[in-house]
Amino acid sequence: MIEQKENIRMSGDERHAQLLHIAVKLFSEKGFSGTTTREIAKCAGISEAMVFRHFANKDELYNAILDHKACSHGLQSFPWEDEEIHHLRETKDDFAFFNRLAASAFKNHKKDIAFIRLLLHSALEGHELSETFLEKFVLRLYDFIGSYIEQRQADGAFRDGDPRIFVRAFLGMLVHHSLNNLVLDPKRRMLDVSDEDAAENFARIFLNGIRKTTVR
Amino acid sequence: MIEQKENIRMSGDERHAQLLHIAVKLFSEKGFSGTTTREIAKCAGISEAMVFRHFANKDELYNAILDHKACSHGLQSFPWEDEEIHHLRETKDDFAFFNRLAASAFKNHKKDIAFIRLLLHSALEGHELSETFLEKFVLRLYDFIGSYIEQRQADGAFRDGDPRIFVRAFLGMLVHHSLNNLVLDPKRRMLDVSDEDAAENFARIFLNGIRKTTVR
DNA sequence: GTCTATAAATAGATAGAC
DNA sequence: GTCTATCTATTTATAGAC
Repeated sequence: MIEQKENIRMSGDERHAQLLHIAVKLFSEKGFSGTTTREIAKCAGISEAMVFRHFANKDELYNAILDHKACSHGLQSFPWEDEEIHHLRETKDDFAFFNRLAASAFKNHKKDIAFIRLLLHSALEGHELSETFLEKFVLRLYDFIGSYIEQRQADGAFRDGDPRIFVRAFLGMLVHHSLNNLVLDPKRRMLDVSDEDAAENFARIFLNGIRKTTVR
Repeated sequence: MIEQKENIRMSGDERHAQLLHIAVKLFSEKGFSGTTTREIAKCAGISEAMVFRHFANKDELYNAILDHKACSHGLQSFPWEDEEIHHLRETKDDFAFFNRLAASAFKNHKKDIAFIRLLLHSALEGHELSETFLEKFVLRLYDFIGSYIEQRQADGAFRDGDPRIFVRAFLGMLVHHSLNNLVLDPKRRMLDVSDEDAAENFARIFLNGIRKTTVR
């Protein structure tokens, strides 16, 4: 449960933000139809009527979340805005580049489990959040990593092949690992390994997998 | 929508099976709480009362699905029961082994999208299906592939490292690819590639990634 | 901004006739 | 095996007082 504050009179904006926050949490945990407005109200420590004062109906509340989430973060930080990653890309330090990509992905995923769950729910329920996310984030990620791979292929460092398939292979390792740890197998029954080890291993496997010269 | 048969009097068993089938479809599309018994009844072309004649309540219907799904298929076919895969494993044909694993995974995933969606819903909603699946299928898969990798490490063919992390890397590529194609990005906006190409590429990347000698 | 009370709609579940 | 009718509980949503 979240806050559950009682008898605290908030300003309209505060209450609005609080409700959004609570709704994100609850929707991400139990999905849209699995969450009741009653619960949201109780969690905020106010009556249901107040919830409907802030949001005309449940759908509007959901849409407010989408706007908020899709714009304000995304998955928080974009790799292409990370200075170190940018630098590693420039200097063509292949291993450090992919290792850092993996490590920062894991860190961000862990920071925003609620968002990841929301995304999954959204994808399953066919809401727009997941599509917006693909467009605003994943598509660019493919470009960002894909163009680096292309570059290194031109350098003669990586072997030939569709860069986007390579990207999918790499992202697959990352996303699947986070999804396992955070959603599917939080008890770590399949595999319990530190994010650092995972990042290092994945970077090495991937790099050896697409590089012309093998490095150990 | 499914069948929507009308005025057809079925035997008890037929009706029972039909309801299960419809419920799987609807639950997998909209989740448990997102599906109403009314809808199920309408879809089957009978009254709600009939649904409750077959299943005491909604939960029981859900459990019946779990039993049915978790036991009778799983994800249908187990790789360790596939003759060809078994043979490739014996003969240590590394590339063919992993390639075939990938290809057969994609084929099975595609055949059972409903089950995959059900699994995701189940994981998000915290039902037991996903846990059962992990135990009955994924855990064994880790063992199956992991032990092969161990073997090949002992042979001196694969480099050192935790076999289970290697497995995660490989399964990551496969699962992520299917999840993208079947659930997250069915329109193939990120990447549109044939399963054959994907399987081949993933097997090659992975194998070069963990092998001592590079092969192209 | 907040409440209580309540309406309206929908969901799950049952009774009893055929 | 099937229906109609109905009941109850829950959920969404509104009214009106403070």
